[in-house]
Amino acid sequence: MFKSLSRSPIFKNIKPDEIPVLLSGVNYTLKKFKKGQVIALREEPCNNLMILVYGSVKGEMLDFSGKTVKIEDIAAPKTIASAFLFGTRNQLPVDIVAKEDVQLLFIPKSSVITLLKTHNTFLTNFLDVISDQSRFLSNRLYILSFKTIKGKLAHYILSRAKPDKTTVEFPKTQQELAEFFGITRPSLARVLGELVHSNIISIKRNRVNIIRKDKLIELIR
Amino acid sequence: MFKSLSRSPIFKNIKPDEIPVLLSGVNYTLKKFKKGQVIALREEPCNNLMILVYGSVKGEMLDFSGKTVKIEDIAAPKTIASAFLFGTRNQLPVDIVAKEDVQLLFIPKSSVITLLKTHNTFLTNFLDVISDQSRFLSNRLYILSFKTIKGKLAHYILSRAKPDKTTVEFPKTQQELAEFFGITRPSLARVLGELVHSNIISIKRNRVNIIRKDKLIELIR
DNA sequence: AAAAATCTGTAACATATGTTACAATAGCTA
DNA sequence: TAGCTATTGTAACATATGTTACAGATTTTT
Repeated sequence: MFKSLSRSPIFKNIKPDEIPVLLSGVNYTLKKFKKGQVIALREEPCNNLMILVYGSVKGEMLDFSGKTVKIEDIAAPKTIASAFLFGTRNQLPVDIVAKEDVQLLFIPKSSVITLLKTHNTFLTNFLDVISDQSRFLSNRLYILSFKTIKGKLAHYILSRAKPDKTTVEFPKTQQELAEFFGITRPSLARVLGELVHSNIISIKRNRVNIIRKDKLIELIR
Repeated sequence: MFKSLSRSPIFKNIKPDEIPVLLSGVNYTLKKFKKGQVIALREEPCNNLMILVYGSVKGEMLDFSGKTVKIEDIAAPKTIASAFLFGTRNQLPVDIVAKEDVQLLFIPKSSVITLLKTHNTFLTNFLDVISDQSRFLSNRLYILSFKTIKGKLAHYILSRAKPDKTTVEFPKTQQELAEFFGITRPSLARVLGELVHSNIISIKRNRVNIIRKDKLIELIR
């Protein structure tokens, strides 16, 4: 278990055998949940740092109409809701549901504060984790801020292209990419087709070759 | 100056005369910028916590095509880019430009770490600030995840309505609201008009009255 | 009180995207 | 290799939103 945890960003640069030492000073509990079980509810005050030991969970929002919207998937050994332990309203924005059987390490907020104060590396790791989360959200917002699909795509392709390479690989299927952009799959495929026909890019399966970088740049906004 | 700073979330619960004591142990610099001046550049490593003493700044992204996109406005006495001091790539995602004459307090990252370790209240304040930032971004992302304008609006109105009140006030002009939703102003006005004509809400200037809450709920998604 | 500026409501028209459906292709498994 | 499944390409049609323009309302300034 500690070996798995040591791969977690929150225990970065902390050796597996140091972790029990670190944890010995604080209260913590280990809990298991079966696939499908609700781990925490939206709006519930968030009083524990939750670290996935194994398994994966999803964050869902239940909106006013009772439908669920998937916000994010998180897999071991990452941390859940680290950004919601603190803040003026320390509530979860989502329901947390187990996607498979999971084990979680719960550390109460007060103990987290103790750890932050006593353990240097833990402090910077924790800050790094929340900051990375913020960066992730910023990026997603930026992508969504492009009004047209062409704009989103052009930005996405350009931002993935290494400085002097002209090929880019899509790391996901069109379906997933479309979800990432907040659009439908056929719409994405259509726009890709248009870019190919205008000779701006060429595509082979999930490999994109940039033919007219200048045109791509023009498309943004 | 310390009086102004004490109103900043990052110095919450710290008395104005305690602030100089707190700062005396660390390096810090005060800098002034004229309206329009660039304070920090995107991609630049972010090595200082920046706190606005007076004035306001905007965060802008310069995209590949050279156009700017406004991401956020920040006014004194708030903190700039607190979430980008840390993280695996501690770079600013935006350019920071002065919207008016401003004065900024710069505290280098190493000093911030010292403060976090030595000053309890500062630690929790800092965590609160970055956590609130995350919450703000999550919320914005959630709003944008609704595909239709009706959906965004319905969610927005419902989420602003106090539990047993039926009126909601828009805190911004239609123009600003439209920007917040990532749509155009006339489109927003049209949808508002449609909701009024279907007798779901009534509007007087910036006051919205909810007539059929059930219908509004149906509109989400 | 008049003038100016800003904000809001609305319309006609153009366009991008969603919807649905199906065929072609690639990748996997028996 | 054959057959199955997931992925991709494409089309016709419906619809939501953007664009542009203008007039009426409201607020602010003079």
